[in-house]
Amino acid sequence: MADDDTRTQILAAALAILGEEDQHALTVRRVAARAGCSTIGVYTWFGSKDGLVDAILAEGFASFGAALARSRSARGRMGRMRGMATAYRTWALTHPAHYQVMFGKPDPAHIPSAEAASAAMRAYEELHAGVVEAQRKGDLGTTDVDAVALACWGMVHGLVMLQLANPKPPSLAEQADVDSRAFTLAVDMMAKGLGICRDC
Amino acid sequence: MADDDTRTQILAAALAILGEEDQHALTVRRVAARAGCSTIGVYTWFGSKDGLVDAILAEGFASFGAALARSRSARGRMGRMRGMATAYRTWALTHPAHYQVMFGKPDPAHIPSAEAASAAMRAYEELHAGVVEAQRKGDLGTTDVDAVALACWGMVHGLVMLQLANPKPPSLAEQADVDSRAFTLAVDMMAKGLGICRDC
DNA sequence: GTTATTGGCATAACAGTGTTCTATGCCAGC
DNA sequence: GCTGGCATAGAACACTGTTATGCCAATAAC
Repeated sequence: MADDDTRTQILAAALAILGEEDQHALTVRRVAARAGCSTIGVYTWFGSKDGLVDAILAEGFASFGAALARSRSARGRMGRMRGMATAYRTWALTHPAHYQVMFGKPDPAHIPSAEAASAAMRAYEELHAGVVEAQRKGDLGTTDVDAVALACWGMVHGLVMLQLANPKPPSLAEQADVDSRAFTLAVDMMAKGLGICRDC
Repeated sequence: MADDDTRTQILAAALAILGEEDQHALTVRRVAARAGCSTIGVYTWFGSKDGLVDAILAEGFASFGAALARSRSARGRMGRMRGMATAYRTWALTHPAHYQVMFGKPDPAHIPSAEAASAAMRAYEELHAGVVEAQRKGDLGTTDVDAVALACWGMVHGLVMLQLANPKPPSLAEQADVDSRAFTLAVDMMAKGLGICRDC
């Protein structure tokens, strides 16, 4: 329907702003101006700014989850671990503002919509399935699959967030590739510790 | 001097708000009201809200760095690694809003003051020194000390941020201790991967 | 064909934010 | 008592998310 036209344009404008600027640039007035309507359009079609953010979350988690899913086809346990970790990091670094909206600290008053939550759930399932698969095919050294999944998630998330927020001291910040080196090292060390790879 | 009284009270009010509430509650008007002065007090003594944030950063990194320094006295390489990781996490979980201000994504327009930057530097030096010490006393499996330090930092930071922002799916969120389990596991796996501990 | 209703939208306004202008009050030095 | 300088309060600025009001076009009802 052409009726959804305004809605589509508003969401596209919001994603475009996140693609080009910081998440702080995501204001109702700027989104509306870019979509070619007044601020009221956001409230007509999304209810509130939080409603618009929910749509952004759903869109982001769908794209993010798909990227993780593609990476699971890599060969070998180590290949899959490296593949998923790299896919996670690549998506985050390619969509920095979008990633911040998805995983940064939200306003405590904002309760995500069911749609956004289930999209996030599906993305997490990709990560979880990767860990379950690793455990089934080999020995993880532990049966606490939830903790392993969260540990891997946290490790990659932390390195990504440090790179995006960049609070590093000058001695580190001036090394252009220190983030990549730390990431490769962390994934390898974690794989070694988990028994996925004994001598990588 | 009693002249610094207002400044002290404003900073104390800001820290009190961060101790009790979310970082979003840190507004100039609320800080001023709690300090018993008008908003202009913040501008007289700190120049801007960013100036106040700089003072908060300096205070936070000093306390945070001291906590890390204390943890380095633990015995054994593994004890020190566990000790520092736990001290890091404990400080963050004890000062959640303060930690978010220190390590969350800042407004890109805000350039930290020299004082805040050097306080952050000193805190990072504690982490860095711990890694250098581990390398000197044993074999880390790599000579890239910067990457190891960043990898360890990222791992702990990521798990802390996930716990603070709590974007976890219900299946994880309802396990009260999954964050602790993942943290312990991650530190042990990392230590194993780094060759600090071969069978922990 | 005329009228009523609905729905999408713009304008303008609200309270809140960081910030600043103007004016006041206070105190030290004369 | 006066003067000068400085910390301060009150009001206002531009910005934020949000909403009450009213307009207008399309549709429904008679």
